[in-house]
Amino acid sequence: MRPYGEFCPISRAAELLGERWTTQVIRELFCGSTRFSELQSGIPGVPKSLLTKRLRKLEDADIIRRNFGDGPRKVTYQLTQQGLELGEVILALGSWSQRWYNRELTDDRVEPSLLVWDMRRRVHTDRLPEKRVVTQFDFSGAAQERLWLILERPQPSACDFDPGFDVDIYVQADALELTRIWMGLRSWKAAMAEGKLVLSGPSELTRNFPDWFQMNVFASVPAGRLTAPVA
Amino acid sequence: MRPYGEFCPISRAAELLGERWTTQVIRELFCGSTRFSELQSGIPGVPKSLLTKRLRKLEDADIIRRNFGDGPRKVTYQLTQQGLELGEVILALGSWSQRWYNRELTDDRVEPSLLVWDMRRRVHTDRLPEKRVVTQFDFSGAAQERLWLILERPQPSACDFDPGFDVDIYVQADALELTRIWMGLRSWKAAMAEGKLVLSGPSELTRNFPDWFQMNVFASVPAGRLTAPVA
DNA sequence: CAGTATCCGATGCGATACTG
DNA sequence: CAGTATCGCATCGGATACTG
Repeated sequence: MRPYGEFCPISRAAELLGERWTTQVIRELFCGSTRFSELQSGIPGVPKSLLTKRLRKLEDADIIRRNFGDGPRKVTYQLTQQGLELGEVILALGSWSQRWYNRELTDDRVEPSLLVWDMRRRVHTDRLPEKRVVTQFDFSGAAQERLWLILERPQPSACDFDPGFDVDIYVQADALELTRIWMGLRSWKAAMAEGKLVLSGPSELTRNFPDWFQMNVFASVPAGRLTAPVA
Repeated sequence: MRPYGEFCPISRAAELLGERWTTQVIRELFCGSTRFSELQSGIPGVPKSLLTKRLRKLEDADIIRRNFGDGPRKVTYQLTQQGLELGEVILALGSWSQRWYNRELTDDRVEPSLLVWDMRRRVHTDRLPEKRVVTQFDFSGAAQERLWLILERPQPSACDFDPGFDVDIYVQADALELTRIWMGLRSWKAAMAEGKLVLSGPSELTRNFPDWFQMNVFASVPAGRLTAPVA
């Protein structure tokens, strides 16, 4: 990106964050991803050549640190102190967006794989039953897809291929609708009452399913109200 | 910009702010500019076709409001409630940048016209002498330029051509050095002691000159310290 | 898995000219 | 002053192929 040539620190930061995918990289690291492959899962559509480029640039700026673990394929990334502080600002931007800007979700912003990936990292593992629960999502609507979530301790996992286990819970849902629930724009109850979300399986599992998750990090942000510009 | 296709509000906001000049437009409005021409002055280098385009987009998003005053050339822009809240986030981004990212100023980010423009709006008008003070800046260093600042009430003004008034104060300075002072990275005293900044004119004026300004909005942000990544 | 290297195309940008 | 319209070019991005 061509520099703005301004001394203003906002412009300088804009040169960094204005490059495609950069904010998402920081978001993903802030939300707990550490591996290259995790970043790819959390940022659907990013070409790996660009992901590499962004990671190098953030590293040069001391916003992230690359750790070379012992052995190959042990590289991990983490935010530095200043990276964490930048993450806070980006989170504030997300809260603003959730509050004012991104109230309406539409089909073209629904991404089932990202949804399940985000659900995976927001599982209350301590609330899960002892025995592993295999969940299969059958998404309807514009974004059709079949995905699986293996709910087990210590670490749940998501996959986009049949893991081979017997399925305990089937989630049939309009992808848009489940995304709305996930983002706090709708309740599980309402969606189920309207038949846009159907949970099948043993009732002692399906009954508790919604409580196993804490919603998306922005789900609790209240809506803003339309107001006249301040005088 | 091609949408990211993500439901995450951060990505949505990034689509908006990732477009060139958008953050600067919001910054300028947040700092008090209201007219198209003021925006142009405060955002050196922005083509007006793009400035128009960004303003329309921000208007569509209800982030700014365009007011059609009575008569032509009376259009003004102002941030809406949500625009102001976005401005706060962008200011936080600037503070992060000032604290961690933008510590080193270099010649290629010095812009004398922007410097004087920013000084203009940070004048303590109540501290000015009764009589108008005309200041002429003779910038040396990489960014050579001659500019004027008319210090008067109620509203000081800046210009890039000789206003024709008798000059009261001459400021001869390395543009980079004065920018550093302005951003809180250096003191008036030190610069003058090193001869990188020379004020000429009646001593009762030059003596008080530095006190007529409050520095740039980020000048008071303390530097961050280099630290190891948090464990 | 975690990258690197290369290349082509789209498009965002900036320059210029025009207007009420 | 405050825009609108047009247009060519550079560059960024994304796809693909290759690697240890």
